[in-house]
Amino acid sequence: MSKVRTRFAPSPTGYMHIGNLRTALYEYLVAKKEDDGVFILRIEDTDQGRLVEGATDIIYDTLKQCGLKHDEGPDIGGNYGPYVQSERMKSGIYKEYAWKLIELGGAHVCFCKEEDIEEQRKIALAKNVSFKYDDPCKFLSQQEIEQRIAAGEKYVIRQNINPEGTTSFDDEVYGTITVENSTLDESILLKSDGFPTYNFANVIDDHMMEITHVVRGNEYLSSTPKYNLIYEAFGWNKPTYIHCPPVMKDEHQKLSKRNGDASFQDLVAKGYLPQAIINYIALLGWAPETEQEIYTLDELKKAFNVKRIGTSGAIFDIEKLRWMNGMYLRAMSLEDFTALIMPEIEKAVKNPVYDKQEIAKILQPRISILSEIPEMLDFFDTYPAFDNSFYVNKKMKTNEEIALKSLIEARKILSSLEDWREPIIHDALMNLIQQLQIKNGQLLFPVRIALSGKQFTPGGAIEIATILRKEETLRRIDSALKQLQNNL
RNA sequence: GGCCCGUUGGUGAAAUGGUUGAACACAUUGCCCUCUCAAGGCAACAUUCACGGGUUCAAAUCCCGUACGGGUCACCA
Repeated sequence: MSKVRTRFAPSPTGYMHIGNLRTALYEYLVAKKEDDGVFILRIEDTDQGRLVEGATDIIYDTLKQCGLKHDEGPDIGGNYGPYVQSERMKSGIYKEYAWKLIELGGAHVCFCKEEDIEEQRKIALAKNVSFKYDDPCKFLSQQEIEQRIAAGEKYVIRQNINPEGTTSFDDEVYGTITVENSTLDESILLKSDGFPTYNFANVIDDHMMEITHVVRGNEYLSSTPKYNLIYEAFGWNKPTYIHCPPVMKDEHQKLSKRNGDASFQDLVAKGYLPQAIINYIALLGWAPETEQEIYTLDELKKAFNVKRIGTSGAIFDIEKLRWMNGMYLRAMSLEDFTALIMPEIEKAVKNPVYDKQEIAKILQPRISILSEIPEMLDFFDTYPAFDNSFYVNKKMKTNEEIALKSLIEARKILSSLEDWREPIIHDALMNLIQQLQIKNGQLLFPVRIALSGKQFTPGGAIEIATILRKEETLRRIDSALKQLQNNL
């Protein structure tokens, strides 16, 4: 049994979209499930028109952030290079193999004009009739071909498909698929600019790089028989195919860059953790054997099993990602969490007096994504205007009158405190509650409202008071008292 | 339109002919906890597996048909 070798072969055309990332993940997992499996990165840049500058770096960054470390690739080399198709082309391999395929009867030279074929296709499409190009160049004499090429005429190399019989292949996910050869198009393998098409480069590269498992989206399901015909013409071994169901945005549309759907970069910018994203997308289209849902990459390597990849499209549910991201955030040690969100806190809270460590502590159980932070902390720097109706809470048994009394009492105690630390504040207020023989909420709820000016806050009255420090706490209580007195 | 693929709840999904009167998770709703909001705990939530036939003692699971959805039919990948 030879080593498992898989490859992630993206085109450098922009941000990394989620479906693509999931394919990379599965490719990585298929390889790394084995101790000696090899995961390869190959850049497919044969469409020179679609190249986007910097896109290759995005690919490297994404893989790195996700921990999908490749063993061979353009940046780290390997024994099967080069790993960029445009560089591979320089050695002339695609042309060489294309001509070899012609010799073997698997392809032919074609001089047809692109526009002419396009014309025919449009007519067929308009009539809603199936279109298959019947290439007259198939019957050109060897001599004529040579003459026309020598004369500098542009040509492409097109696959030959015998319309007799059927072609089958086994897919690990979808099972055996059989098609009539007569329904297969004779597609272009080598473009007139000398670059190979995906259809051809893929087969050549996968063979030369000794790829054992081809993992890709199921949009390739219908062209796979054509690739197999090429393998057969060359007499090469075919890889194991693993076609994955699409990642959908909703019932009808795939998740895609074109629709402006969130890319990996967008999600990270919104405050989702790469590990959480990886974990979540692993579950889109694949189901573990156990009920476990939270997985580290290492755990995924062990648990992953191609046989449990599904066949129907899975809708990307940002709500569940959000939940999972929260799980990751809460599972972190306070130190790690604090380090992670400190930049966000510093952006949201400028006043240097406030203890950012304490703020991190109250935030940890309350946020799901990092972008929620600013809105939660806005009341620290700016004491918002608020309505006295905030004090009314049926469950807490509070209203404006009770709030007024509570705030007066709380202010007295708090202003007498020399030492401003959480346990001290806590004991002082709790003693006061005992003395007054009231419910916790009747004192603490109004204090929290007075200190924050908000109905909902991260942390309770005592935690907020601790962070605000004595001076600001008293200032806000005074302000709140004045507002209450004026209105009563 | 031809060909290929798919169809279990709002979402991800389990189940691979019989302890299923369909797991588990997200979301939702309710309760508990509680100084708010969260977090945490508990509970509710598909008389039913797109629909119609068939096979079988027994079907979400096998077969056929229908409907609907997706993919593909590029000198894009």
